Amino acid sequence: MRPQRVKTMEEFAALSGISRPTLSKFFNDPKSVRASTRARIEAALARYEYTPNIYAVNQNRLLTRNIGIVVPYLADPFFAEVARNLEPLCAEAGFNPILLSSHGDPGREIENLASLRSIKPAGVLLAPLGRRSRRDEIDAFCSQVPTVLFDCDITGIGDAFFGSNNAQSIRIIVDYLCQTGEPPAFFAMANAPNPNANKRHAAYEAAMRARGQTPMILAAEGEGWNFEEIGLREGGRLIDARALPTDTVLCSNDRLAIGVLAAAYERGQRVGIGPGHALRIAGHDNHPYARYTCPALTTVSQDYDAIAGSSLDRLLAIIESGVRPVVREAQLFDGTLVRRASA
Amino acid sequence: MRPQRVKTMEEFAALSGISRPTLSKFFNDPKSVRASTRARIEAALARYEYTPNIYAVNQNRLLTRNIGIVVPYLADPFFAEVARNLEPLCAEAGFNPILLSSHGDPGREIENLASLRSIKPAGVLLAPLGRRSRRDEIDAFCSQVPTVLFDCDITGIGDAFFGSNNAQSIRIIVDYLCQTGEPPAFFAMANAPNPNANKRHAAYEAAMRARGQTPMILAAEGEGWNFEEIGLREGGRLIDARALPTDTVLCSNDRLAIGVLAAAYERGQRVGIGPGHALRIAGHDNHPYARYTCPALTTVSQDYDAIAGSSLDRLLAIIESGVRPVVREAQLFDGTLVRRASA
DNA sequence: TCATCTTGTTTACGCGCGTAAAAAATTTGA
DNA sequence: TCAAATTTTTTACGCGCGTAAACAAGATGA
Repeated sequence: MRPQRVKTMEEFAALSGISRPTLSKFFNDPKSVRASTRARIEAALARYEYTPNIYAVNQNRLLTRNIGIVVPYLADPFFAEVARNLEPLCAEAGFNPILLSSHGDPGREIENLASLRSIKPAGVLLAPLGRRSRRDEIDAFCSQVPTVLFDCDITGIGDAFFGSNNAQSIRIIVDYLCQTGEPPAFFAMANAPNPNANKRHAAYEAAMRARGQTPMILAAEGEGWNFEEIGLREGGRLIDARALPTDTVLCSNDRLAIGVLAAAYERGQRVGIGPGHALRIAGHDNHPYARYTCPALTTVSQDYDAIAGSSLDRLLAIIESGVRPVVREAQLFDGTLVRRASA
Repeated sequence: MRPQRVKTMEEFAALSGISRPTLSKFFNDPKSVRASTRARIEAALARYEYTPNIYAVNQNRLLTRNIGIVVPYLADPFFAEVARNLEPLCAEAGFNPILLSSHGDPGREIENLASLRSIKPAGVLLAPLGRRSRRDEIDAFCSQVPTVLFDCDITGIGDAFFGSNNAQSIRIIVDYLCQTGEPPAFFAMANAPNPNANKRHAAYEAAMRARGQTPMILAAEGEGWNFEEIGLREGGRLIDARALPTDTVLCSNDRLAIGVLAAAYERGQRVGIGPGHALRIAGHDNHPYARYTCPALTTVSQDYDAIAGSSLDRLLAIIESGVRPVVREAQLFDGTLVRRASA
């Protein structure tokens, strides 16, 4: 037999023998009522099925228990993984996660923020599109609702930022590549939508110079978030033109590398380490599919548990305290080398 | 200068010179007021920034303008693509899409439905997990809110179902493979979480028999949604054991095929068509990454635009009409062969 | 032009819950 | 055991908007 459904708190108060204001306190924070009455309420809750009407609740509360999660591109399994980790953490903290994807479109990003604002979220975790993000509009949003940025920084915007330490992560893979073979050229989009690419570019040049090597940049034409396609086309173009200055290519991210791997394969270039191989290809991010490329992709793993977890912790702290931080915290997490067969 | 923010409809009524009930009508359906007054309201809307408080609105309306979209596994770019297509279509129809992923977990699926029910959605588009879905609980949900199933059918549940015609799609790729080389063996999980796998299994056997061939089944052990990993491990096992009865393997879906391709590559088996190749591997779905595997994956493309579009159309029709259909419509869409290098 | 029809206004109530204030009940501590 | 401290109950108002009813104003047509 299933418990009887109860619609209003008034009705539930009558059935449970607890006054409505006490019930209201309980549903806002169970620990705010005495243990004995809490037990009585929970007993009644077992007998009758009742959940407060969230619309009525949120109308009368200045801040809701909603947390917005905005990612730039959900078709990238990377961000799907982040969302998967973030959702249960939000729920444990008593908040309701709302996942939105900008699908690579700056207009969509602003729309997402607008629709979030209409539901008066307690806070927002935002992984911005990056270079094409409409800075002013995002800034206006952040001034209204507590927002923590992650993955991709927009200088000065948001209450905090958590991302990966591109300088460190690029350095370790450059070092690894240099120690095990020819120094790498750096393959990246000429106009990358994401500023991480620029940071990695700079990190690559610094890492090469630190080793006394001269940086070699391979700039890929193309727009948008179809990284695999860009890698395939531009990588193929470079191979065909014999424009590779070295046998080792470090790609700005794994999705580009997946495209370059495909281009090499289609041209009969054997990719990998050891004798008989024409090319080494490495990536960055440890994309969920990096293990399944042919050959498996050598890359740098971002510490996404730490990035997502810290972002949420920081946001929750801001929400709990009720005050926006005066200094904007920015924390970077180190990556770890993932050696596989491709380089 | 940015428009002045107005909080309540009352206030906006005073500022615009329009009565509040008329404004209420306008916001529920702009066409329900005379063109001249509509123009006056829109003019006022340009001067003052006002949007109705959605919590107050939804409290007083029996049905909201929310549409829930529940997918089984968002880390599969496939479903991310579906969501990307569905979201703007919902918005155009004046509804607010809410995307939830079950992340492969039946408990999560039920939780998603529960959290949807608490926001009183006008309707729900549900791609169920499949075999592990908790049928009774989903059924209970469907009896309360209009629900259209897509991708994966649960017999008798929901107001309608739209999916792909596995019988047809498997037949065309079996025919293609038979005509261009050895007949294919069918590689699928022994305990697939998704019933589409079983339908494809049956379709494979039928297609083979129709050609006078005896079906060859390769059953992969493994649980969960880590299809690539299962394909890699089990595909590798089969190759190592020389247990392939033919040089052609048709995988139940592209993600399995991606794993099998990696297994073949790591064992030095050349996959593809033409002389010098040891193996042909084909998939099913036309996964976003199928173009970038090595070699590029021959597969069957599902007509996902049609499936997603029809599902939404049907749901909107049910919502508009206000009546649940008496007969459960189930429509299947044909797939198209995508010839690439792998088979 | 006047009667008729459509649309907007005025007035008023209710939705389900947060929350404040005062009174009542219960627990706590010495 | 009794006064003080804590918790619960009672009572009451407000949130912002949907919506119904009666009425007033404007549009329509012969």
